Amino acid sequence: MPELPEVETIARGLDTRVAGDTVESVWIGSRRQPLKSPAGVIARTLEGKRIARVHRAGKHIVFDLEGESRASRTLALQTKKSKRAVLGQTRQAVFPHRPNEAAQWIVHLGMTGRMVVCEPAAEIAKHTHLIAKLASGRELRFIDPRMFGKLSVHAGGFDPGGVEPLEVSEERFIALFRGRKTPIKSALLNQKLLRGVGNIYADESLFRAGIRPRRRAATITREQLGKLRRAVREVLREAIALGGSSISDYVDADGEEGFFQLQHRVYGREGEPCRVCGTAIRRVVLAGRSSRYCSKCQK
DNA sequence: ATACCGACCTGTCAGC
DNA sequence: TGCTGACAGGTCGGTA
Repeated sequence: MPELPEVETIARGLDTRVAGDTVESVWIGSRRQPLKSPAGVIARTLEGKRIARVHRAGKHIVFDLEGESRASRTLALQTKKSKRAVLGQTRQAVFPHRPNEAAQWIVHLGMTGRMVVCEPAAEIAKHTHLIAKLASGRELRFIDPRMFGKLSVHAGGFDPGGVEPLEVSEERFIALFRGRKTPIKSALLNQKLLRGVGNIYADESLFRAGIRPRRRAATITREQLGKLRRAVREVLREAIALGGSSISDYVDADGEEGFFQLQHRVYGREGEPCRVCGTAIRRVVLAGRSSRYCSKCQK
């Protein structure tokens, strides 16, 4: 479901609604998949923590947490009790992971993940995998039918790799792609290079830059790469302004749909006429993903 | 290094 | 009405 503009929209909505709130308790379902950190570690890390801020890194939602988690408080109590036994040693030396150290909760929505803030009385949707009860009385819920989403917690700074497409300089952008033999579409989807661009926005950016998805990155001139960078930024900015693209069931944290799908020029339009030249939009499969393009406007 | 492919899952929709 | 297959916003690991 979510690429950079959708995740940005969701993260902003969550920041507005839950920043400053505190996680009181966490329920995690017993289904197998969508965890990268063990369930107990996630629950213990979240419980008792204050959500300082919610933001986005690539396609990840990042919850900045602060304060002592329940697990840390337990450790602190044990520390006091055992102080006499470890005379002369500091608490930090005994427990090197300092209880007050900031933590981050990372949510990747995969294809179908959703994060909703609701009242406890709200019906629990099918495929709800996590419920966090907040001090304000509301609940933060993670729902994901296909279970491609991932939840994890990190003690230090989370680094998803890659560079942010809305921040990358022209020189850096060109350097990322110059000389690669891979098709430019595959390179755009590679999160280790640019982070946040997915299938929709890769196709839309390539259309605006006039480049076919199969073009080898190495055959693209510096000038064309500059144009591609501007196209990527333009597409992402416009999509964020419209709240992302709602294809089937995407909604943001407030349950609102996005409207960028109305601006799509190639994605989901195979067989329909190009909005610029009228040629039928083609569909090819590249690296297992559908790619749409106009054979006249894109070379 | 780089490419393609299937796997991971459930849901929906078109076609028969 | 119900079955089957294709397809879906994403990533990962194996293999040539």
